[in-house]
Amino acid sequence: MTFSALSRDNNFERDRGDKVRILEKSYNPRGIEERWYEYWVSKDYFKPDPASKGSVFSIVIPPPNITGSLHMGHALNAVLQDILTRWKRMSGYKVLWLPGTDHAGIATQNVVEKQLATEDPEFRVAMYEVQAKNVTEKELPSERLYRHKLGREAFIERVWKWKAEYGGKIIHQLKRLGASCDWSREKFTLDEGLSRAVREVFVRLYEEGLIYRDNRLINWCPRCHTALSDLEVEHEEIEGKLIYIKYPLTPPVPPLSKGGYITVATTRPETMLGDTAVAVHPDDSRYKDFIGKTVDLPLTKRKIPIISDNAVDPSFGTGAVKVTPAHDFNDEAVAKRQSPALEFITVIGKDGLMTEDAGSRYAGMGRYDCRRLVLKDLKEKGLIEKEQRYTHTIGHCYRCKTVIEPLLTLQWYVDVRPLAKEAIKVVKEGRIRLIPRSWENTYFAWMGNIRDWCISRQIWWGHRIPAWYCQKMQNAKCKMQNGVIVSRVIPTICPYCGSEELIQDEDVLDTWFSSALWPFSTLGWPDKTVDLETFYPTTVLVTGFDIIFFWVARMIMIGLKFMGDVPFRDVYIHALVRDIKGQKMSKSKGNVVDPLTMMDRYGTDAFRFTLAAFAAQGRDIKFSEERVEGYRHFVNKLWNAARFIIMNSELQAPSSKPNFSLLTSHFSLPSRWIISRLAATADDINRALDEYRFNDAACDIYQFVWHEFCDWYIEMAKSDTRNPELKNSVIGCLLYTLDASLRLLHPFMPYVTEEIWQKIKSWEAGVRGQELEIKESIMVSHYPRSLLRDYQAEEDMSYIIDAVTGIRTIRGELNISPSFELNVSIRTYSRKAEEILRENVQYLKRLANASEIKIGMEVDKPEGSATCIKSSMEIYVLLKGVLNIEAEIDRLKKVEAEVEGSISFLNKKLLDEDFLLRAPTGVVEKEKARYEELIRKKERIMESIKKLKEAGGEK
RNA sequence: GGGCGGAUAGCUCAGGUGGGAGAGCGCAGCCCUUACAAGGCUGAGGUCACAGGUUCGAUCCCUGUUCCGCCUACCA
Repeated sequence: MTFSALSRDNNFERDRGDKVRILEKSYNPRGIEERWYEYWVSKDYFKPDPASKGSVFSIVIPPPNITGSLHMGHALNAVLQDILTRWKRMSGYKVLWLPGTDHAGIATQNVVEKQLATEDPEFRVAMYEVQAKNVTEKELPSERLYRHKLGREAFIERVWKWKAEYGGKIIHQLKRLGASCDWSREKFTLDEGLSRAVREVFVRLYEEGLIYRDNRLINWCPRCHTALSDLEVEHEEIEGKLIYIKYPLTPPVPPLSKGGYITVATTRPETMLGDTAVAVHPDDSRYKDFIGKTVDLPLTKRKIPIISDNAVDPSFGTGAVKVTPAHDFNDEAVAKRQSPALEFITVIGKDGLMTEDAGSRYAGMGRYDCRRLVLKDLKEKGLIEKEQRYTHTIGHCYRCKTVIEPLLTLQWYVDVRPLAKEAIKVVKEGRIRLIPRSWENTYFAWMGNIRDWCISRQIWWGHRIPAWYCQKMQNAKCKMQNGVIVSRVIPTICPYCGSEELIQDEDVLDTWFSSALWPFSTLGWPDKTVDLETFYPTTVLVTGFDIIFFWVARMIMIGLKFMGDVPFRDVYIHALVRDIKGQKMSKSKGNVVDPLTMMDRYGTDAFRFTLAAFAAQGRDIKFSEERVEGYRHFVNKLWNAARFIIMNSELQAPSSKPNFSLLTSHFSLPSRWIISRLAATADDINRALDEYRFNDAACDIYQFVWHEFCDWYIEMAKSDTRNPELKNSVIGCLLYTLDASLRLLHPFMPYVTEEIWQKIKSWEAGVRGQELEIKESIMVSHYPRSLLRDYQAEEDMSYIIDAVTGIRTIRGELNISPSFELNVSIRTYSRKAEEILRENVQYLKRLANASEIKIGMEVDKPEGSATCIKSSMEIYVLLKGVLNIEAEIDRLKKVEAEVEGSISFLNKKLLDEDFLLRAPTGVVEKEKARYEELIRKKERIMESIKKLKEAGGEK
């Protein structure tokens, strides 16, 4: 790219003298961001060469769902990863940030089903009626119907089409954020390579007996029409009713009216139709005689036994529980403990409708309609004893929020306990670090009592389970033992009977199954690729805590099992982004802040910096737009600092070629100071990023750029640029510090830093008479690190800062206009201070707007002057005739009172023998020195007050 | 029921190993000083939730209490 491209945007212009100027007074990100991003990509900066030298730093992105649209969580996640990768890349590492997306089985299928539904005229009519006649949405035909109308193959094709059209949205949004991912390695969980990895893992786990199939209760979503794992169920507190139902004992025992019944309490009366027992505690004296008897289950013709089980809590309800093995996890366990085991009667089907087994009166009804009818029927028979308000938790589908129904079905499971054992070990041994560490407890707790993972889903979009069944099994012609062929490739004939009639399992795998392989499947596994060799294990995983169990835990288990090594060394767990009130952002609450809006409004850099500054460990982020605005000001400040430096540099004719070499220049004290402060800042930032303290790093650079570089150094440099002796070194130092600041800032604010950096490089080239063209890039320059401190300069500079702020304090507190030139006397406490101030008096004059400054250890307080006392000097501002003596005395008295307070505090401390005896000598010495200083300060103040009073008295 | 985290300036939050608490925004005063008014300078504002304990000394470590979040669990 050459200069002609640059001049098109409105921030830069080239004038006739071949010079580039920044014209705009404020930074306008429009146009700039896209342009640099394209440039970086075109230069392959995001793409590591596995063969190159350097230590490896690798991250795999938590793959966003293809249905996703960038939200705050993604933005935070991506920005933190980008800060790390850009920082490491600039620090000389071989960096891979591997991007990709997740096929998101249920979510994607739901989206496409909805789309299909709205395309169907019948559905539209129904929808219209819902809106026009205000009938409930439940009367809409199920969206699932439309997928079945289409058929499996056509539907899958349709989803791929949808993906091609909309699936790349979030990737574009990530690019907009500036994410420096290697797009040439982008992966999708349903890619052929990754699918092969999925089959390989499934087959191996099956062969080792860690994957098996079983018929038991699972969480079923009647809306999504699939099984869910325990994790995919969200528990929510609901205010419901606890209903007490009388179950009549089977005659000939006493009739109902004479107490011949047993009362059970339930929140789900409709499930009574599937009851196969009533359970009581074996030691419950109230029910001792009931055990072994039967009751006539109301509304049915069945007799069910009264049994005993230790799990029954005698203090809850009536102490007697109805047992519905096919619709309640507790009851399932009870049923299986009995011998013989209790019967399972499924009365609610896969659509949430009552089955034939519920009886002809109820069959085909919705479960909630049925609940109402059952209650009505029971009431009519006089079997409702009472109703009680009761809050309890109910499971909901995490995708569609429908109430979960426990259902007895045949599903595939992973026996995760053996894997979990290893996964616990690696964290205990520190081979994987969770950061912040407090998450380790949560991790251990969950891993410790982990339950088998249900991995089959009754949907179409996903990895088909690599299992086949011989058709002849069904007519018993095939003798295959467990009835299933699990294979890496599609089998053509049954190995047992030779039949070619094989059908594949209809189910697909849980989306999280393929996610669990992400750190190595994306690098080419099961092949032994160079990428896998180079980048596995990855260095760090950056993720939110909401998917620790879904994803992180499973990656650790599977990674260890198949790679024999951890998938990552560090797991940095960041917070959730909430709204300003601390509430979760959600569409229904209407409190969602859109990252794209933020970027449009304030620029990507300001937005990124805000996220980094907010990312304190262990605390949720309450996002505030005001903060973004604040950091936009910071971007602008940086922009203007650059503008000033370039404009000042241009004051010199290009032919004079300023000397930028730091080593050969004569240095002013402020120059030495700012370079030392830069070194300190670079150190702090590197250390903070090393420990994932993003907010500290952001804060450090902000503080340095604004308050040290701009407020002090640039202000002081203003006079130096006109001084022929200092001009070259000061301009060199300004440019050097700006350049280093840009590099320090680049991982946080990639765009504006590149824009300015390019501008400087072009300008420098122009000065040297070279063609103005785009230099390489700031993103492949070196990150500042291990620079030398100049402690002497920092100490010396403190005298100047003390003097200037002292004068300003007097000016400010006495409300003296900044334009009023002051006459100042400074009495220093040391020769050193005197010397430094004398040498640098021009800075004092400029920064404090003083025309005359008297400096020395022997300087006296002039009559009619205001006083400010610092630890190394006393400052007097002459205000003869102007000074309000009363006000000045008041001001000094206030200071004195403060000093007095500190003195008495320290006095008490220093009289305390225990303190003198037990505190470390260093601390005691420090306190003593402080005490003496305060005493001296107090004396000076009192002297000043005395003089003022004398002067006032003369009047 | 179990577990985790939070309570610091009017607001939002920082405060690696205990030694009289900081920032940003907001507020008040003075300023358009030729980079930036999206700016500069100055200032006000805090019994660090409450009660005990350890210590010479506690915002920080320990115990308890109160009020908020969150995660997790098969009491019908």
